[in-house]
Amino acid sequence: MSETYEKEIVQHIIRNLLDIQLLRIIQAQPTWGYQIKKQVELDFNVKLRHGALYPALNNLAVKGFVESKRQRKDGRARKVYSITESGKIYLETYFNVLQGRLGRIKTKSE
Amino acid sequence: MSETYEKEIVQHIIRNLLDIQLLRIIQAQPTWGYQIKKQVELDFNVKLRHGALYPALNNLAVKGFVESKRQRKDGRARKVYSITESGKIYLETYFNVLQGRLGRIKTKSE
DNA sequence: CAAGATATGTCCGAACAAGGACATATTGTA
DNA sequence: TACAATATGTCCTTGTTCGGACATATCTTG
Repeated sequence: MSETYEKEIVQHIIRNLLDIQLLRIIQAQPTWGYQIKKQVELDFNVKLRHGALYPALNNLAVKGFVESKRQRKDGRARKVYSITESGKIYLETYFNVLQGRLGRIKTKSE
Repeated sequence: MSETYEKEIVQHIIRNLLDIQLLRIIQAQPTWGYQIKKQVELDFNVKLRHGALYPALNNLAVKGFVESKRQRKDGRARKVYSITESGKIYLETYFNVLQGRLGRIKTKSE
């Protein structure tokens, strides 16, 4: 039943929370753009444009939430991103705000 | 330290997840547009444009996630929204997807 | 050596959203 | 009775994002 909405919700998240999801993926382990694209498309069965992905990754780097270093592994030149301390704090705070504070909206009757 | 980001994060959520937050607020208890606006602005110290709020509420109604009835209470004519079953399921699924079901979403048949 | 996969990047027209103004009606208060 | 607050809605201009194309380079496989 809840599966009815899953595809739609994943799309909603990719569209509106791409930066947050990228942080989560990079927090799980250092990775690079192409890998993220393939992973997300396989796991969630949604298309992730590289034309949206790479600017979003660079944007996270500008904000200081991730840092990148160009690596050569398996005969491939990659730009590997890892999360920074700021990134960890931001991500943690984001989910705290999402789960806690906004979930406890008070009204007059309480 | 985490407070540094809270304002920015609340803004991010209001901008990108307004529909989801509206659902949460309405799920907590039936309420109306003006009330939501005042509440959010007071609790989170962010501006919530009514020009964005009312269309968003109507949009949720069109999707069948909330339903509204015009009421007259305290000498005021209000359009009171309450969440539907679909809305509850959608919201629950949304947070399930968001909270760590990464990699475990397969096909629609489960 | 050609084709496909890996890998990262920019660009542009169209579609969409944001911000603020315009609009209207009622109720409470000075 | 005027003004602020409550209450809900639309409109229009500007700004941002989207989707897809353009671009480039390396590596692998047939």
